[in-house]
Amino acid sequence: MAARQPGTLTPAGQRLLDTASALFYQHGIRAVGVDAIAEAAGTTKKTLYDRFGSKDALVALYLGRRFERWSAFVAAYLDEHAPDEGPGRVLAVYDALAEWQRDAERGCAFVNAFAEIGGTEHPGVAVIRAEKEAVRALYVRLVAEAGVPEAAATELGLRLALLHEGALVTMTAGGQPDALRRARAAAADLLAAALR
Amino acid sequence: MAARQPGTLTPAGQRLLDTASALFYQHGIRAVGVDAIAEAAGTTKKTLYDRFGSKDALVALYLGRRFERWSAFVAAYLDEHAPDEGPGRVLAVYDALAEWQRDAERGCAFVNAFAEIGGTEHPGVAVIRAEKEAVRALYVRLVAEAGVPEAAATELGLRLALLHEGALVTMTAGGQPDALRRARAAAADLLAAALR
DNA sequence: GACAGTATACCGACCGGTGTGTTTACATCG
DNA sequence: CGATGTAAACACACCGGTCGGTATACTGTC
Repeated sequence: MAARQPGTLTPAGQRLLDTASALFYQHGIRAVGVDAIAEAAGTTKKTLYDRFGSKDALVALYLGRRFERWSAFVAAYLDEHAPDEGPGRVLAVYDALAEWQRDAERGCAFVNAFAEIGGTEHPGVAVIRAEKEAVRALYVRLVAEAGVPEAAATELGLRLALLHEGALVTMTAGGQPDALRRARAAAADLLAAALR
Repeated sequence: MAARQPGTLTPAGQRLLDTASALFYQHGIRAVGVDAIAEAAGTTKKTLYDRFGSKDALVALYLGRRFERWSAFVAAYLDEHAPDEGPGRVLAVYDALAEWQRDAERGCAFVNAFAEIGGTEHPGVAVIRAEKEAVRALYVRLVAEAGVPEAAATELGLRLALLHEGALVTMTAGGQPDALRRARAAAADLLAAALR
């Protein structure tokens, strides 16, 4: 067979990762066992352990892939839908998030995963921390690029990230579908005040 | 013995609820089994099931009690530490939250629980929804009492609740200890703008 | 081209343990 | 006698992970 690239997955491995990702997101990490993953993916636990080594490693991969897909999604969204500059570009992150959340009724996968694995040595914790840092960095960078002086851009960017996180939690645990719209409006006001 | 008031717990029942509450908060619902709860409480599963009926019911009780304790804590804090009126009274909720979080390194128990039981028929889901609604109502009421016109008070109150939720998540999953300070500062700015 | 050895991908059965919840018999106390 | 509680075993299901094995493809040698 063709030599497999390092880091790529076999067909069964790919199905396992895809299936595990959907199940972990929908039901939670502990609620989904490896038996169920293997069966839903049409393969066996032996294959799962051959490919991934452990459930914890599979979870970390799930989180890592979701982080990559979210990052790519936001970058593409900003390229395709956002103004090239100004506060509209910052606010477009909320629009991207609203779009992303259309298929994500369980809210933030990282917050959910952290609820289960936070405070442990699970390898997924580092992925969650990295994703949260990336969200904050994104807002800080876009706020600075929108013209807010550097000193204020950090604080304002971090505030907008708080609204981002708060909106996700309020949408899901709080059952408020308009939380993202509200966060976006609050961000618009904070940005307008900073750019006066 | 004296007739027990409806809703009060026997000594073993109280120890079970206290122990279960600490373990659920620290480790998560699914990570803690009823065997472990009974053993840590110095009693047996027979007694646990006699008193509570099921693990799900115990979880719902844990969440309900935590909701009550948080509500009482905030009310007492506002009585003892907050100005009688004005924006300082609203901002004091963030101070109360900071105080509450000193013993709560796992962040919001309700958000964590929702990550595990959201999307299911678990009785705890209704408790979580009620707690989130209560937080939003608290901010809306205090913002109106601080002098913000009613029409704007709802929107602003809900925004401050977003900052509250975002700060909790950013503190825990995001590993940012100063998130609450930042949320409070953002809330102060939003309040100041609304009261101009 | 045939063959043996090796590598790769995958499988069903099995392991020891833990999960929620139930049952039985018994003890103690007011 | 009812309430509260205990100890131990049980039922059934599921948990994360391991084991020895099979099928197929590839590689080197003759």
